[in-house]
Amino acid sequence: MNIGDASRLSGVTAKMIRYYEAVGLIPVPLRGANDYRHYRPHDIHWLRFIRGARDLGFSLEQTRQLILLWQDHERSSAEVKRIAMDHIAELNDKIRQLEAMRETLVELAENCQGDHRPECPILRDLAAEEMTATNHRS
Amino acid sequence: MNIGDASRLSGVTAKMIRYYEAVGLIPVPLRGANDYRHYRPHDIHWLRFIRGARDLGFSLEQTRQLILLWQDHERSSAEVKRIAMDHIAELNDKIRQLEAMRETLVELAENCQGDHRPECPILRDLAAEEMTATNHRS
DNA sequence: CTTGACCTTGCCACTGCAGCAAGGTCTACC
DNA sequence: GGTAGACCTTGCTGCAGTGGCAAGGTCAAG
Repeated sequence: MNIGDASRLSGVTAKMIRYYEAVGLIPVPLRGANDYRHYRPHDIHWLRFIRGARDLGFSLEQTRQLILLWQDHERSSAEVKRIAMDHIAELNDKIRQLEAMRETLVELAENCQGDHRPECPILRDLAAEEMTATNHRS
Repeated sequence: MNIGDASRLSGVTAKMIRYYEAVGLIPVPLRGANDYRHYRPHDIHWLRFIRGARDLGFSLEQTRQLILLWQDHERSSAEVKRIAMDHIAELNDKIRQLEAMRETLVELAENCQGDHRPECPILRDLAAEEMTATNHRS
């Protein structure tokens, strides 16, 4: 199985497969006489695992930890859960930030006529001295 | 007023002020004999506007558009509102994606004992053949 | 023998910054 | 006059996670 087949079967682009290899997220694959990377079903499984973790929004670093635990049959589920709970907290933070932005923006947009005239509370608010409540820089 | 003062007054780091200048988001400031950038109250206003837009999650490109409209006294509020509505839609998309991840993850975590034993539905799910429902790659 | 579909490596671009280096300058104090 | 330290200058590197492009090697079919 070459990289193209592995890509199709795993749903990870060839580019990303090479990248994951370069950053040590997947084991270095065997090479054929033509120097092509050679993958086996086991590797597809590995790639799908990564894809699943990425789809859940885990960073590459978190994914790396999850792989280590996945491979370690002596692991404790508590460790896995901790990573997951940390990530849930991150997701909650981000969601709250985005929601705060949305709320502010929706309010401003509701008061904007959206017609041919220049008057607009959105620009007025941005040009105001005080800061907004969002503060996602903190 | 030097860049440090402008930074303190606007809440934008000196680094970022130079960056915004480099990418053409703010006008090139005058320079003193010592080659230091020189800012006036008007520039502080400009920087605060940018900060406000960024705090609401607008991209630099969107911010650039907003600045153009802000400066244009012939603008129509409809144009401003369109940018804002587009951004609200982007925020909603992102929020939905993050929420979907969170829901999946919460479910998995709830079924994980989180003890010393290795059995864990999180890893089991990631290792499963099928894909998750999140699909934030689409 | 050519076409074209695949593979290889490597480097650049993007967003939105942060950090670090190596220098110039200004202010204040001794 | 000298020196300390706070400021300014430019420019380079890095980060995540890709996408894109270039310039080449390879393989199978026609």
